[in-house]
Amino acid sequence: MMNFSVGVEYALHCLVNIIPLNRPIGIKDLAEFQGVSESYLSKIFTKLAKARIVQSTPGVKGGYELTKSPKKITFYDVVIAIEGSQPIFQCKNIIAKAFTNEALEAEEDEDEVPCLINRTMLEAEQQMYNFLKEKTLMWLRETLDNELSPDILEKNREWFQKKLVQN
Amino acid sequence: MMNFSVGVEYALHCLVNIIPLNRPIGIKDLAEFQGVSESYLSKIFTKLAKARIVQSTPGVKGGYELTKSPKKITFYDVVIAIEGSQPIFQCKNIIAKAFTNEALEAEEDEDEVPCLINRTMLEAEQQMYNFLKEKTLMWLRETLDNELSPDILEKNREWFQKKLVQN
DNA sequence: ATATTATAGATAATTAGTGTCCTTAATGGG
DNA sequence: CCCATTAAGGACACTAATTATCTATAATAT
Ligand code: SF4
Ligand code: SF4
Repeated sequence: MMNFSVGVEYALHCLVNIIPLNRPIGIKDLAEFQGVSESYLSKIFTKLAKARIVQSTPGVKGGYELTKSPKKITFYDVVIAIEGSQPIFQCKNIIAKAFTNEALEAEEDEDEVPCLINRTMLEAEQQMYNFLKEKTLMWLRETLDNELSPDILEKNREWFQKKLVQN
Repeated sequence: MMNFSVGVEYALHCLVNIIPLNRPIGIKDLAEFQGVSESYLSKIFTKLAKARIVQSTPGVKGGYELTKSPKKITFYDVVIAIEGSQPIFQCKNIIAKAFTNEALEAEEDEDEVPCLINRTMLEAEQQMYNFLKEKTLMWLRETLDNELSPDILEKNREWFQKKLVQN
């Protein structure tokens, strides 16, 4: 059915809320916030850390914080961090049979430029990614700040402040 | 991992080869051509038929043929026919918790415009689809005719002619 | 009538996605 | 130094989606 994994959604939810905080925040709080499981969200954040989107500090008062300005983190970065970078179209290389119905092994060996069908799909994918590369976390944060009701934003802010103070 | 199903690949392989034929061709031949299973390919073609990309005639000398000019069939049409039209990002609606950490049930009821994260993902998806809408089967066929070696093209043509004659 | 071919449904096998649990390692505070 | 806390990683379980097979049925040309 071809869709992004829930991890992408979890990650974006968390990241956009991490922005205003200036201290590390732990998985426990982030999980509680969204009502999802700690253990699973933890896996997600390990991926984000490996992609250097967040930085982790273990131990008391530890947690996660952004490694760089949210202006420099794009939706694309997050998607790739979570989903990996395998292209959405993977040629099963039926071509040897499909377009020659025979050999062509010679050409198969050299891993040359992929066939037209493959290339077209990958280009299409790039269109999507180019768009996602333009959308930064900062943009998301700012646009939400404009779109959401002050009420909700305030409640939200309070919730995180309370959590940070508790630690 | 977010990728197109193999069905899309099977379908494109078949369709681009159906173009030059002016008679119905059966699943058996198309499956043999690609070296994939008849039963599975048959499911794929049922989907293509439902999407009115191909037309089927059962019985002796039956098979599939295009319903319309390959100029009017796009990669997008094929992808949607096979994969269905569910968007690639499906909000799990954690927002009630995520951005309000409370109620907001009122707003949940009205199925209004989706939130910014969701919208952004869907726009990105559209970028990909817009690209695929521009690529027609005819374009694929013609570009392949230019790119592939005359040798391969000829072998290819012969294979299908032989099959058609056998019926 | 018969052989051929598509359609549909049931079901199996395989793989990917989601989620839990437990152990280890790092860290700060007492 | 010891302890509570937190992230990281591995092993595993569960679920859902994908890919594939098989069988029965209906339509069709000869
Ligand atoms: S995608 Fe291209 S190379 Fe790959 S099997 Fe299909 S036609 Fe061949
Ligand atoms: S995608 Fe948007 S509406 Fe859906 S849960 Fe995430 S933030 Fe909420």
